[in-house]
Amino acid sequence: MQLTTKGRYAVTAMLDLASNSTGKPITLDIISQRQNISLSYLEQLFAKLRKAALVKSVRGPGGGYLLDTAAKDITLTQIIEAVDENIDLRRCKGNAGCHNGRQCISHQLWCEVSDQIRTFLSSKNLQQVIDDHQLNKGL
Amino acid sequence: MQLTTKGRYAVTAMLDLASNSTGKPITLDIISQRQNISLSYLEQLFAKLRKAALVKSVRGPGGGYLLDTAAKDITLTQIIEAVDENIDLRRCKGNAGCHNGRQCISHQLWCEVSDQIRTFLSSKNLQQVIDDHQLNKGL
DNA sequence: TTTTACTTGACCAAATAACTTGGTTAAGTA
DNA sequence: TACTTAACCAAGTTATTTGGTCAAGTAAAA
Repeated sequence: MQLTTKGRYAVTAMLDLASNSTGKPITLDIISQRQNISLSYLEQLFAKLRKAALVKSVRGPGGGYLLDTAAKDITLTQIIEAVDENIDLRRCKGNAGCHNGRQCISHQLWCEVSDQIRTFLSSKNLQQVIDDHQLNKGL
Repeated sequence: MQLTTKGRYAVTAMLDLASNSTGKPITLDIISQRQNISLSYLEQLFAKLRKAALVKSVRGPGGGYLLDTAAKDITLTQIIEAVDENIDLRRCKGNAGCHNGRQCISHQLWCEVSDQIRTFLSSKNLQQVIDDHQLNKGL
């Protein structure tokens, strides 16, 4: 799993969908405007999210997308893996090659950070993120 | 002119080069590490910056890049246009199509913002940005 | 009531732009 | 002569945009 803008877009869009859920479908056009992500790109992301059975679609006027699973049952990792198919482990492909020792040490550091992120993401579900956000609003 | 990550990367790298300038060439490897931009991508950006005569290169050990013009004579616009060849005016290609009036109004807003940014960028040169930054450090 | 035109919004197939991978070449150093 | 450095280059892959088609509903004409 790798965390790129693509994965972040997907998580952002899913959070928008989940937190604005009222039983009625939500159009990608709306999400596009609210989250400032291009409509056609969202369409491609949602095609994959649909294949992964995380959302379902309704065509025609009044249509849009709905969660296909309860927000509490969708982890962030599931979303990211749905759009970022290559789940291969991170090899040392570093930003600037791997010539010298110092660099490799920093690479190892980044790998550890990645692991932390990975663990964090797989432990979080959509509902938790929304709830956390509501809490923060109160502060 | 469009402002994308590509242009921002180029400006960032040029700021790094200008603010660390000591007369000796600076390697892209160093800039890559300092600014966390991939080396090969930097190479492509600097190939364009070189063609635009904003930097010059020195090959071999001890080599790297140097400004080819004084920092005060390089505007941010010059840098962005050097790497982002298509300088066409922004047409209304909006994120989410342009079906309804409300959307178009917001598009116009963005166009105005873009204009502001454009004006700002063309009035700023590298040296000014560096000087401003030094001032801020004191605060 | 049925047909037609029209709109909405998902769905799809390219093309283009961004970024990476895997080299080669020039210029120094041991 | 062998080796290292760091620019330079050419592909490939991934991200994002452009430009459509197709299904489903709505309203007006027949």
